[in-house]
Amino acid sequence: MEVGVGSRVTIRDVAAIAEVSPATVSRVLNADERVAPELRMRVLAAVERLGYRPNSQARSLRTQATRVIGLIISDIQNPFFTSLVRGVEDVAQASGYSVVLANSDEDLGKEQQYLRVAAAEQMAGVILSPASSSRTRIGELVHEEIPVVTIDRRIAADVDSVAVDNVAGARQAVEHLLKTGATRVGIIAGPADVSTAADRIEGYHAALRDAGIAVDPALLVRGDFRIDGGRRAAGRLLDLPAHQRPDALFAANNLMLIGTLDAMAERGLTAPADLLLAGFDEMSWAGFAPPLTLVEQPTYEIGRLATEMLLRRISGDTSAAEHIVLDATLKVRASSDVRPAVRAVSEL
Amino acid sequence: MEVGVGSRVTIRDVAAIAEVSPATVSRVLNADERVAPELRMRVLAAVERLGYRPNSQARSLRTQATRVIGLIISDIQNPFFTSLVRGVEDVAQASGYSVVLANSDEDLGKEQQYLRVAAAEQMAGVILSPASSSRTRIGELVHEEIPVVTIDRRIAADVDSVAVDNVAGARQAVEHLLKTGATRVGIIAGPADVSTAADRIEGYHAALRDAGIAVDPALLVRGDFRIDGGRRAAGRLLDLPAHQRPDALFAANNLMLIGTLDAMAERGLTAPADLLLAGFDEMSWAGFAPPLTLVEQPTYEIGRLATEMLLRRISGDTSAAEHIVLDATLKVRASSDVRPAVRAVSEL
DNA sequence: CTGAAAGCGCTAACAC
DNA sequence: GTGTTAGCGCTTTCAG
Repeated sequence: MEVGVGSRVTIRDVAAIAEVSPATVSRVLNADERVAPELRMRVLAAVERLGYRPNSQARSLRTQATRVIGLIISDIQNPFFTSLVRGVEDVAQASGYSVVLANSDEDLGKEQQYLRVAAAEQMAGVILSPASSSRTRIGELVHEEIPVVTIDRRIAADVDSVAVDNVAGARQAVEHLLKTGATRVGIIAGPADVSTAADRIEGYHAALRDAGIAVDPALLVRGDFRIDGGRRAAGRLLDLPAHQRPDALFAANNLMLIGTLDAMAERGLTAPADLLLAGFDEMSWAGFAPPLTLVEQPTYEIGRLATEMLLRRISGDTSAAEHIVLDATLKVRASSDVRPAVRAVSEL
Repeated sequence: MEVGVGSRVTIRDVAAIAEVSPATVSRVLNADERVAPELRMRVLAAVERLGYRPNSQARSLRTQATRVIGLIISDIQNPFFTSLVRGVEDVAQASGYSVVLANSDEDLGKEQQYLRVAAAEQMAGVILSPASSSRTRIGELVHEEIPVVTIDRRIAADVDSVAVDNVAGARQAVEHLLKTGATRVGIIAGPADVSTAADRIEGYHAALRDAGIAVDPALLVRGDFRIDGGRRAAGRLLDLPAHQRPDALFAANNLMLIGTLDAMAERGLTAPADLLLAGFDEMSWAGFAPPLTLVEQPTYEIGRLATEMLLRRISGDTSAAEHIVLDATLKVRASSDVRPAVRAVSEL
């Protein structure tokens, strides 16, 4: 590669060296078949010699199309999302798209700014885990005809989504806690206005209803899907007067489960001895904690499927919005593992 | 905002509605002072009415400048990096730049691809935590005159960097372990060819030397800065024959410290009872672990300073490359907290 | 099969 | 102050 100062190697320079027209260079670079092998060789040699890289803005301006996918996630500190990123990147790159990542930090303002950037940059498409189910605004993207797929969470608008069955997942977890002997299951729920939070509460309620247990509003506290919020929320449940106190806890996401473990540790409590415990999302990165009962999601798959769907939309698929729902599966581990019989006796 | 189909609202459309020339619209939008208030109003009204958004590719193509900063980090799963991202985003956004994030995953191939994208997209600048100190290639960026600042790690090339004093940090930690009574300190080191790994080993050696302790090569094992690698590396140290076994462990980053805790748990060992333990990087997200002695870094500051330096370069500062070195501070906590006297006696 | 010419949307000289 | 004009680098008709 030529070592020069400044780039400014344009398609004209290549054309001049190869002694062809810019159009021919363009054809070679865009895999246009009908170019004589002879000329093709000359062009490729010139490209190599000059270290030529097509200017992607000029190309986009001309073709009215970019090869960039925006991925806007709501909390980059959450391993659930970072794991999902890989699924998106793999599929995108295989199709020649690059992925730019943005972190809305559960903040509607930041989210809107990134959506605006995506529109201004004319990105090919956007994958979004919306900060709010009712207040996230994708109008600008729709206006620019940029396809959008939401992941993990859904929004009111009529767009494709890929997520797990959160209701069923939460329901399984709570059913399991009840079956293991819990009678008062507390839930550390997510923020209002986020679909996954609402769905997991619904699953929690369904499990209680099926077991014929009345819902006690005091046993539901909301966190913000972060560690600190989870700690505070769990603290409130653990500090309830003795007769109200839960004998099992269900944390509605991974970070709040960590907060819950913190809150328990502060009070000298451990699972399952003092309290049964279950959570949501994978947590292999916290393997040194007591083995945790979790509702696990196929994160890579979510990213993969969302990207495949987005690419279909980018290619012009205008069929009705699809909502892909995957299974979340309960993995029972030590944090909720008490022999039912033993527990049942002690409850009598 | 006008709800139309497809964007395609151009500066000419705005100009037509406002009954001015495209140049005047451009002036208004770029805060050029010398535009009559009257016309300015008409333009703004037209912009509003049409929901006009300037096409950033066209603008970039014309001005030969983008307002996008690339941030390429080596492991998005590591909270150390995600925390740093915030420092970058805050400063960048305050100056009207947007940040695109990419994850090289410690993989030279991926890293190179993202560097290529940054060059092709003519990004304004790039902040990079290089996957390798000797094999990361920033030639394309240099060629395009795109400024680069490395964070956390350094590379052979002559570019700005922002990092902590890793030698001093590791040295403090190991000195502390020795002072607390350890006589055989093992280190779970990072991968070869990463500057932070080398520096932390150097600090480890310096501390041993100062204490008059001979280096035992068997006590140094390398991991990959990830959880699993840390677990395996720590396992090898813990499974050493009794007379060789370490009585203290220093993990050279946060994820490998988690792996170390795992490996200890698997063998029924706890800190500080069975082994003194210290690590590197903040780990508040693992607060439910035993309180850990850590060398902590000012992550937000690193991101902030790196971005400020990059913005200076973007503005044309061509002075010699700077290497900003911040302090890393040792926070002693329970994982290494044994009264020296007691320990010393038992060692006699 | 190849080249000439036009134009994507924008901004910056240059006139007026 | 404002408009006209040219052109950033690329692709894509349209001729030949």
